[in-house]
Parts: sequence; C-alpha cells; structure tokens
Amino acid sequence: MTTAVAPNLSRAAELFHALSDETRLEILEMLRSGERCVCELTSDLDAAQSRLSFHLRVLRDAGLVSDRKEGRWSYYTIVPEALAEIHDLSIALQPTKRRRELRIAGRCC
Amino acid sequence: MTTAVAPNLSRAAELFHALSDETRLEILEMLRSGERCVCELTSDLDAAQSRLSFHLRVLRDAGLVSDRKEGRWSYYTIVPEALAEIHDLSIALQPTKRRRELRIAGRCC
DNA sequence: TCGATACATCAACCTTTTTTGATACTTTGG
DNA sequence: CCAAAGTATCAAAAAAGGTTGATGTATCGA
Repeated sequence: MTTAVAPNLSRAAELFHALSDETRLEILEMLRSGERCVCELTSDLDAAQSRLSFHLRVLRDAGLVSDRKEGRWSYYTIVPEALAEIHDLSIALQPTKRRRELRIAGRCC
Repeated sequence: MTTAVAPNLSRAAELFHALSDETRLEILEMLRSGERCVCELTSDLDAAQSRLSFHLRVLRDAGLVSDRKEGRWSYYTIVPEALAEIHDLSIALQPTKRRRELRIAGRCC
C-alpha cells in the first residue's frame, strides 16, 4: 500500500497554501537559521509591519511557525514537525511504483 | 552551505500554489497510478467539466502534469520532475543544521 | 505617569482565484 | 455531411486573498 495524500486533503491544502506566497517563503527562509523577532523580519524584508503581521499569522495558523513573547518583542520560529509534514506530503504525491500504463488498454469513458 | 528556497522564490510559490487546492490534490492523487482522461476525472470527482478543465490547466501551467490528445480524449499524467522539485523544496525549507539560538544573545532591533 | 516602541487587529479596498453556464472546436460514428 | 461526444475557453459572478492605514494594547525606560 502506497502512501497517499487523500486522508488529509484539507490539511495538505492548508499547508501548501501557507507556502504559496513569496513573502511567506522569505519569512520561512529567514527563520531557517533560528528564531527572529518581527522587527528584524520587518526591516530585512522591508515590508509594512501590518503586512508582515498578516503573513506571520497565516504561517502560524497553518502551524508552520510558533511565536513567543518576550517583553515587547515577538519571536517567531519554525515548527519542525510541520516541515516534516510537508516533506511527507511531497513523498505521498509521488506516482505509485507500478504506474501501469492504464491507457494502453485503450478504453475510456 | 545549506540548500535554500530563495533562488527560486517565485517558482516555489507557483508550485505550492498549484498544490494549495483540494480539487487539484485529488486530481494528482488520481494520477498517481497513471494516466487518466478528463472524462474519468470528471466522473470520479464529480465536478463540472469546465471546473475540472480549469484546475487541470493550473496544474499544467505549473508543470505538474502534462497532457496528450488522442482522438477526442485528453489524457493527463503526472510530471515526475515537478514532484521532484517539490520534494527538493520540502528539504530546502528545513531549518539549517546549526540552528543556533540567536535570541539567547538577547539583542533585537 | 508619560511617551515611545513593538506588535496585533480591524475595516476598507483592491486583486486574484474559483465557479458557473454558455459557446466553440475537434473528432468520430453513422 | 451530420450529430454527438469530449474538451477547452470565455465572460460574468462569487469568493478568497492580500495590502494599507488607522487604531488598540502591552511593555519599557525616563
């Protein structure tokens, strides 16, 4: 039995949606090397603060990042488990081993 | 040097966007075991034909599937290279090995 | 206590994506 | 040649997503 995406269809769509925006990918890229506070992200990506806040929320809602408050700062960090999910999905999407050429048989509809 | 998503930001976003919809994921799921014609997809997913056609186009534009005409049928099939790209991206997103706790140092902004 | 800083949230707006129904095109069987 | 089947495309409507600027809240330093 090969892995499949089906069982978690909406979860898969949610994860991929969170990754479907360049700004969010940039954010994740910045977080790869460790925790960052919003102000760092804001200045490095030079994006409006509310815009960044919006994208961080999408990422957080999807479970891709988590946040931590410290004083007046918010630190965001990657959630490795979520990246593992994505990795699993990338495998679950692969064609099955025996990808028989069903069509050779010719009949359709 | 660790892999990164940055170099292909827009390509990555395009791929993830193509995967961010349940209908499209279902289509891919069906194609995992081999080529299918649109009529099969239409009946199995029971979706309006034009809707299916739209999603197939999104997938094709993203390079995730390719199509082949034969008589009056169109057969769609997964493009393995694109799935490989996705797999690579899922790895490129992982935190770097030395994910030093930058924040411990304390300074911010 | 006050002002400034860091951030979240909200509403209005604009843009993109998706759905729907109609229409057009191509192929095939009669 | 004609009619039907299979599919793509298009325009209009609906829905979802993203941006912007304003406002609110908490924390900190003076």
